Amino acid sequence: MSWAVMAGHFGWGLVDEGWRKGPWTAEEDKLLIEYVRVHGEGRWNSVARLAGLNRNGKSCRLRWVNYLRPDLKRGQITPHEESIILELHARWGNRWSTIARSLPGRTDNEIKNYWRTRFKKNTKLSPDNNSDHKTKARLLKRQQFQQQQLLLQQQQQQEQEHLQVNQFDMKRIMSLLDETEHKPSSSELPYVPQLRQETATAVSYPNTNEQQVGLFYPMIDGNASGSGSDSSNEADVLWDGLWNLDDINGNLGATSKVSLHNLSIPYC
DNA sequence: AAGTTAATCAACCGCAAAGTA
DNA sequence: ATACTTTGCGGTTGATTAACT
Repeated sequence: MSWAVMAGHFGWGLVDEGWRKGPWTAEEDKLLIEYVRVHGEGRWNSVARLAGLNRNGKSCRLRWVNYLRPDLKRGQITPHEESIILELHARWGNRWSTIARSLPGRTDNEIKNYWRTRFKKNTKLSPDNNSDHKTKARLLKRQQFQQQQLLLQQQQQQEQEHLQVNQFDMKRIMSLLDETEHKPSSSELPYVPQLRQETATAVSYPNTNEQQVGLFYPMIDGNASGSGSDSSNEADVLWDGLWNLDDINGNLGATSKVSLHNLSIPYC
């Protein structure tokens, strides 16, 4: 049974204001690929007219960007990619497109989905009123306490190094602030490998195998921040960085925001 | 084997920024 | 300068698949 027929059977391919919706058929994909081959990317709203597709521009663009683009990397996120995602998320927050720019062949949607599933997986460890869960929660709490002690120890050992790095970060933050002041638009800063190396070598950047990375998840506040409250602009990110510096030098874990940004401590 | 739950992913929506007439 | 259109982004939803009971 073809996709088109199935779509008919199950009510997919809903038509809203004249546009088709729902899963794409192979035929539609073909038309879109052909359109891009001939006309190039962009002008998505003319796709319907020029390609004979009954899809709106947004839908076409999304399909192309997230699925049909020839340079897309298929398959699982590698551990290396994961470490980059973690590091950049700690640095940028939910700026998926910015993060995606540093991972060739990966889409913002893919990274977002990846993060959210991992994120969710780890926050689900929180206890509820089930007794079995309570036992697990106690165990978890003890483990977390031990981990915290371990982290604290490591932090103390690395405090000197952190201070050096913080000085470096402060300089960088100030220069970025200068930059953003003079050049307000297009301030996206793609991932810069040498920067990571600098910070990594300075603070003995941790191995990013899944277990160790997982250690940090439970500290994250439950909700993925909404568009209104997240660090959605350059200055916010930078000031969050400053929050971090305060936190390292002063009290630990005072607020959820601080807890969240403890995440970035090993990385910057 | 059947039912339930969790994980994953494609696609949609609303909003805001950028571009254009 | 302004209104309108297009594009891009992040959040969310719903369908499908896998794992578990």
